[in-house]
Amino acid sequence: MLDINLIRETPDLVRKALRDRQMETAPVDAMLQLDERRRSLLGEVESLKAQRNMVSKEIGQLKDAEARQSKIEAMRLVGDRISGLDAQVAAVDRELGDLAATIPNVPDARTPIGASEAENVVLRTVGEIPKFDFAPKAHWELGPALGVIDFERGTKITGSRFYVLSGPGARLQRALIAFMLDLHLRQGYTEQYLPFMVKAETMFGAGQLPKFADNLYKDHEEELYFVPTAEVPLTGLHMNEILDEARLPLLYTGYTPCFRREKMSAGRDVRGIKRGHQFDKVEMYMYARPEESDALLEKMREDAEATCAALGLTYRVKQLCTGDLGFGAAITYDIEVWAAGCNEWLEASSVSNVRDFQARRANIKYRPTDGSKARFVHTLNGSGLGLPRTLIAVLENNQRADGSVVVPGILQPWMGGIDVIRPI
RNA sequence: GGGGAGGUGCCAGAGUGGUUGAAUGGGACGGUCUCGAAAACCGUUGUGGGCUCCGGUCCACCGAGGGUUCGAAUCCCUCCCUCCCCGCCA
Repeated sequence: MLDINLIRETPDLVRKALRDRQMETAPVDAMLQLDERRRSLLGEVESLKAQRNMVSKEIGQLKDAEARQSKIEAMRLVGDRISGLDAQVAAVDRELGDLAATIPNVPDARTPIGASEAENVVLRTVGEIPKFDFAPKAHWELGPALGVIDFERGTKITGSRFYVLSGPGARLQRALIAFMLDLHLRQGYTEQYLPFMVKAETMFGAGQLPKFADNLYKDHEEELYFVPTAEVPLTGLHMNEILDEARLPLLYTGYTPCFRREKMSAGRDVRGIKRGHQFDKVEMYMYARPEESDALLEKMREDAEATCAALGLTYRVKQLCTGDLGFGAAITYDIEVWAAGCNEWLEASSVSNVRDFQARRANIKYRPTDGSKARFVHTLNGSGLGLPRTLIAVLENNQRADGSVVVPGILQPWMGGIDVIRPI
């Protein structure tokens, strides 16, 4: 959600932001018109209300029955006009709100301008692309051969894009989750166990509704949504709160499953576990003072990189261009891990500063230490790596000629002595 | 699931339909007093929005949303949440 003042005072800035994102600028003009209409209606209705308040007080004092009655009649008419105008204001507000909810965040000046993901910029690559003296297998072959990924039974139980992790595969994922959470604790984050279902208001606050309703699973009986990422409940955590500045920044980490209908990606990445309807993720999230959020974005990127590095994964850091930037983000780094079997880079993490965009939608402010007016916080989010893609990279990159996979040493504390997973 | 009680400001807690944006107490902040502190005393202590000659002024907000009324924290309806008792249950 953008500040209406930003649109009112610097509409060209917002128009440019929309153009850079390959979007229409018409909503800006519609909003400017509605905003003007709203203010003129408010002027009218509020002066009527002031009049009614004043006369109503007089009525309370009046002893003379006739004078009293005539004022009551007059105010009844005023009341009717107020109801009519109030309804108009409400209608304009709704339109304005609907439009505002569809306008994405203004990109940071450092976000390169580009039309699509093809114009994202690779900032650097860390590690060597592993060489094999045999043809490395993709995880959709490796997984079933090792008995750790069971595609058929996932589909049997639920449907396409669902799978079962079995035996050491399930344990490996659990080890990765525990490893990531423990690492984030050392990096200064506080662990949260969150609800996996949220109400519509929470989805709206995080920017998922109304725009991405198609991508969400919903329980229609209870009007609850399944979270598509822990970012949603982590944003909701402090919804409608005013935080003490002394508490900032707040650094959180949380593990949740994520549920996505993937309607927009129908037919893409259907092979393997790269893009399922349900996947696990460990998330990092921050509530920050505006002036420190830029620096904290770099910390979060480093923390995500540290996860890749500790697992011995080869990865690269990309800077997203305006055409590929997420709806709420002002600036985003993607971290992609190399998967030797699929022979491609997989997006495992996306680290963004959304500035006050979510804070406005979710109404999250902080009280400056000097006691001055409450200000919106900045929020940042980043995956401490999505589990399926991390799992893919770990399996594919650590495979050996005999079809076995070496488990990274750093995961040993959670693997109970399993250092190699062998074909069944 | 059944029955009962309740949601008011930072907290506690009043509030006959008519200067109640809200008594009182506590906390916090500022000040007086003091060598300093405590105590005492005085003052300040919400959010959003409109207009503004930037001094203000007006509107809205007492869990949320509707309704009744000239006028609603107060009356009515719906929903949400909390607490207590009974039942059921991982």
